[in-house]
Amino acid sequence: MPRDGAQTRDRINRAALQLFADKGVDQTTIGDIAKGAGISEGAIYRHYASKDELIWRLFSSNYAALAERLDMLQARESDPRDKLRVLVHAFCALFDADPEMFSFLLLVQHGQLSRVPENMATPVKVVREVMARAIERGATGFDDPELATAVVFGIVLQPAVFKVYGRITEPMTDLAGALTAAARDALAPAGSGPAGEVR
Amino acid sequence: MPRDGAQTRDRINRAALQLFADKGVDQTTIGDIAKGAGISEGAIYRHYASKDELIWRLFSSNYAALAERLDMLQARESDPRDKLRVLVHAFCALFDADPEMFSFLLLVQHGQLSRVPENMATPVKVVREVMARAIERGATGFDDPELATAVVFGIVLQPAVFKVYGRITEPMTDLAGALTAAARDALAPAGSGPAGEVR
Amino acid sequence: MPRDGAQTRDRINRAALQLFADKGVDQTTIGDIAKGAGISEGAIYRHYASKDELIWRLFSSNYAALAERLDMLQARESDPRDKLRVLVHAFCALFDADPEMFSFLLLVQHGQLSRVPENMATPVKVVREVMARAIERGATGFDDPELATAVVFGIVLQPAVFKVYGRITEPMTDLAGALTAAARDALAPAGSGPAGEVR
Amino acid sequence: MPRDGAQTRDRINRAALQLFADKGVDQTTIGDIAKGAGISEGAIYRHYASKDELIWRLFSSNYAALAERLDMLQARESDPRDKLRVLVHAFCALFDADPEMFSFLLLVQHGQLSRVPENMATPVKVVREVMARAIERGATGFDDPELATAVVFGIVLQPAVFKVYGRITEPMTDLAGALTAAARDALAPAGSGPAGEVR
DNA sequence: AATGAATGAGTGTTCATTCAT
DNA sequence: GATGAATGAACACTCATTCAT
Repeated sequence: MPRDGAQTRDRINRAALQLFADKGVDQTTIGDIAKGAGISEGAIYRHYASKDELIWRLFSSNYAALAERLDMLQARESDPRDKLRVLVHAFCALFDADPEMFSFLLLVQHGQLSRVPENMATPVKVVREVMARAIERGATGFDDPELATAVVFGIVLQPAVFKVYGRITEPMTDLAGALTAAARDALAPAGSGPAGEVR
Repeated sequence: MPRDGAQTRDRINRAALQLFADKGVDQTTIGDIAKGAGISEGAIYRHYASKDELIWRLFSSNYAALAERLDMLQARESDPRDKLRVLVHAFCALFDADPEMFSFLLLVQHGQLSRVPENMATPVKVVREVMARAIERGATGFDDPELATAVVFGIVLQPAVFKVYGRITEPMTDLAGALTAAARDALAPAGSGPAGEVR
Repeated sequence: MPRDGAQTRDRINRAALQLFADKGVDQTTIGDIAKGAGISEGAIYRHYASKDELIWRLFSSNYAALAERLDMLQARESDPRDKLRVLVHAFCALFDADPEMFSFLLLVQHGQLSRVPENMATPVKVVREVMARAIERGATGFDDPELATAVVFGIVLQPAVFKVYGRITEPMTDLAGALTAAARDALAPAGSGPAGEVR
Repeated sequence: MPRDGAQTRDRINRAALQLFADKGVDQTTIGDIAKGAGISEGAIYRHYASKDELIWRLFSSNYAALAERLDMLQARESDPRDKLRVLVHAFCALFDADPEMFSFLLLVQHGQLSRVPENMATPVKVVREVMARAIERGATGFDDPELATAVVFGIVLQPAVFKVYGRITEPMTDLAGALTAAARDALAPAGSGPAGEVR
């Protein structure tokens, strides 16, 4: 069990995360990260072979870990609606607990998504799977699980974007109920909406 | 080979738009744009004082123009639902007509939003205004126009993101009806949803 | 007799002179000169083959003209002291009449002095000739005409530099008498100074 | 090949000094300096944030140091004539010991004088102070210390210019006596000059 | 002659990466 | 393992000069 090494790596990761979330990946230099971690520039290369590898490892490990957490949560529920609820809540909780991680994994454009291998777990796949099941059960008016997934993601991510920009100030957790309801209604089967108001 | 000034500027704009949408602003060099426009690097500086100015002018003029177009469209309708419908359709139509412009204005992170002056028209403000009116009329269960705006934007933008990534292949226009319905239902007053299914 | 052409060339020359005196030769661009002259950049090349030629022609013609004027003035006098007096006065008068020309010819570093051909008249040569005659006549304690020339030039040019920097505000013409006296005394034969105070 | 930091900085400074004195500041590129120092262009930026900062630091530190040295020397003497003598000798000695430094500090136009802060010691201020005292004591015919300073500076600097151009070949130190005498006489009270010859 | 768009060789500067210490 | 000086390949930008109009 390496001690100092792992600790230094954590400092690098945390500094990188902050900077990536704040300024974006391209605008963050190795020097910025080194300064943030309180080490020298060269020392970073003891832990990562390149800036690219740092970004990828930081992204992929946490992205997969989030996916697994989400998958575990949804697996506990049987009703698609409950699955949706716990997923939305989990996203909101992550934002409040670690907004930099949330931003880096889900909001910041870093071009890492195209490198995700087929077999890697991702939050998108988890939600997509839940949507696919919901469609099978006729629990939603959508017939394309991709589109349903996009709608759910949009309903959660865009408020997060607004929070980052300061347009929304309440904690995401406080909005989780409203967003769950919005997602549920958005996915609701056609005709299940308010009668006479459908247009 | 001197050519028409306005024509060259158009070629620069188009090349920049393609590259910005494709690779992002930071990853696009002046050399890339010059090559894309078929001119030398130095020639760009006869049309724009800096890369930054190029980005800003390209963004702000088209962003404001889109906002005005959207505002004109919503003003024609009186029912909030109709306003919502035409807005969603307009976004979808823009994506299909000019996906690079859509991406550059609404999806790509370029840090220009923080430079938008108070008095400039923006798509977000147009939607927000519609949401504020809908809330006044009690036409939605949301009470925060910002959150309602975020939800609507999410419902439209995230499918666009999925299209960019190839997860969704149908034209956005074909999805406009479904997205309008999703947005309408997501915004619907609590209790107007499917009875007995609310959790 | 070209009319418009010569007039345009004058405008170029005057604009260049101002800019050269103000910002220096290197910091002045063809674009600056064009703007100052109210013409296009390309038009300058109708009158001068290159920026370098513009600098050289502007310098050499005026430098030689000044030399000839000075030479004419000194030739009118027979006493070295009178020659010195009229030369100093002429320098001072030039500064007051056309400080930009004075600066460009005598203060600004433009590297043109090394291009002066052997047979070209220059202000330095005129003064040097006067100094050589004064030495022949035993009218000065100096035995090297170069050094005497340097001293005279220094006594005139450095106050001009101070004027440019704003350290001295009086017109140079008002200082001409004092500078003439200073130069005369600086050149005076050793022992002709105040007795007992030589150290 | 990393070397000692301070040593590299010295090499940069020396190379820059040589080039600035030889070609001027504007005509010297970072590449020139790097080549002269035997390092890469990028390496310079570990020692100076910009070319401008390099110029300023190189100028201001040595300019102030020279001023302090001069001030120390003049303070040792009480007679204005002695003060003048040691100052002129010090300038001459600097030229012979380090002509590049002399040129860079006192002859080359680099536009740094306008950045000198009010409270910084400068050679001009030292001489000016000596001149002001001499005027107070009635030891000179000048009444404006600025003009007296200009005359002294001119008498020293212009011969240095002539040396740079090769018009004068003797060491400045060998000329120091003559220049001191010239400066002393130039400053002498009116009437203290050669009787009957004043015009 | 005049215009000004275009060129292309530079110029200062940045930064991921390497490497001697 | 750590440091930070050094590298070298970009990069944004400048500008004297050319040339189609």
